[in-house]
Amino acid sequence: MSTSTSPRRIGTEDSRSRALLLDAAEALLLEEGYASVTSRKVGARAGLKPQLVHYYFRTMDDLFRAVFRRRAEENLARIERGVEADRSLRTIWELNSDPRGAAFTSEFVALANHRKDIRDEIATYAERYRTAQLEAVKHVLAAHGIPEDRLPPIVGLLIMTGLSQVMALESALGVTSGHDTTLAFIEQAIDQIESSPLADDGAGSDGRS
Amino acid sequence: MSTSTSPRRIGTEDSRSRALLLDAAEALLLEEGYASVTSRKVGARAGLKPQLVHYYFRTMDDLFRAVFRRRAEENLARIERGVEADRSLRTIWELNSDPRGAAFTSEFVALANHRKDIRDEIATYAERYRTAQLEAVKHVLAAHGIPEDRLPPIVGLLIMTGLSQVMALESALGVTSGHDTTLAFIEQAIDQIESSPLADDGAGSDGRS
DNA sequence: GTCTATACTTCGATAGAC
DNA sequence: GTCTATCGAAGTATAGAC
Repeated sequence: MSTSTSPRRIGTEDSRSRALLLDAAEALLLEEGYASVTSRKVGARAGLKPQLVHYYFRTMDDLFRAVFRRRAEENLARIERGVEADRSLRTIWELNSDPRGAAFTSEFVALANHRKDIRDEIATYAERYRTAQLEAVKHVLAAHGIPEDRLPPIVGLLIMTGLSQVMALESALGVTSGHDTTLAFIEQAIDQIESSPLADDGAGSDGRS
Repeated sequence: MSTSTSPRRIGTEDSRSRALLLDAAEALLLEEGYASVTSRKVGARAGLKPQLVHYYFRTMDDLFRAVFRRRAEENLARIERGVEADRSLRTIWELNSDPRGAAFTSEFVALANHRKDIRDEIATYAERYRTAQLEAVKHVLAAHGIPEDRLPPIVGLLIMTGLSQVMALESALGVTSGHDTTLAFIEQAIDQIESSPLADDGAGSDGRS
């Protein structure tokens, strides 16, 4: 079977060359976009022959998936650890605001547009990512007495995700007007929620809904 | 001398072939991503020779910019018209929620990552887009008596932009859990704001928050 | 003004040498 | 198990024919 679907080929998982190629591919992806991640450029950047890409990763798609998976797995672990250690909206906000993650994401989203295998890979991680964060948001909002119909946890999470994403994206374009105002507003909103009494009425400024 | 900057070429602006190439490029971009927009594929899709791409658009970058500009100009006009005719948050929300626009945007954002000319082009439109919408949001919030420190217009706009973008992006991946809840929430929030008494109306509204 | 013939570069991928 | 020699297809772009 291994010989039927793959007539030749091999490449061990813990090879030094393999790691170099992964690093090179990731760097190229972030710096120049996925269109620049070619076997030749990756090889050159890694100081290796381009053909090695096809030895360690059969196709370029395999390479992309490996690059994505490696970083996604790490990010997911970071989220899960952060959220476990400190269930706060601020932590979630900060984890989502990492600009490096934003560039990474936007490249892969574009890639996912026309490569089904990659789309599936990303979708899987997106779900896991979402689940981990949603759990924490639910916990925080409940603990601070904010009822679901006032602010459904998924809505709060999507607002934070959307805001950090759109600001990261605009920053990359050099468009940043209003970002500081928005940042201040969100942080204040988070403070307000998280400084409210635990498991008590939300109280304060606004009772209507 | 007289033809010093353009040693050869130039195709006219109103050529039929030129329009066919633009259409083909845009379709390819949306369907398969920017990496699939090659002179050969664009030519084939337009039913023309690939070399014509370089006749009507000197480089591939020029082609991308033309594709972007055509659609961006149209979208901008749509926004400005919509916003002029009906200054409401709902209109802005709906204009931003067009899924076609989202796919278009995400491709170009990825492209902008490593092509400066395109980045500049997008940034310019992003600013104009932002300005037009912000004006309307300011107007609506002020009219309904919502003070800046309660919800700064730019924050409201970025929240709407971020939400519609993140949901469009997730939909493309096939991840849609929580979207209906969020959609309902936002629409309800918009209704709530827009059904509040008008500040400039005869009625004595002091714009409570 | 419009399009074709063609150059030359780079691509992904495989077969086979160590 | 690791890497090199090499292929055919596809990429952008130009020079020149109609």
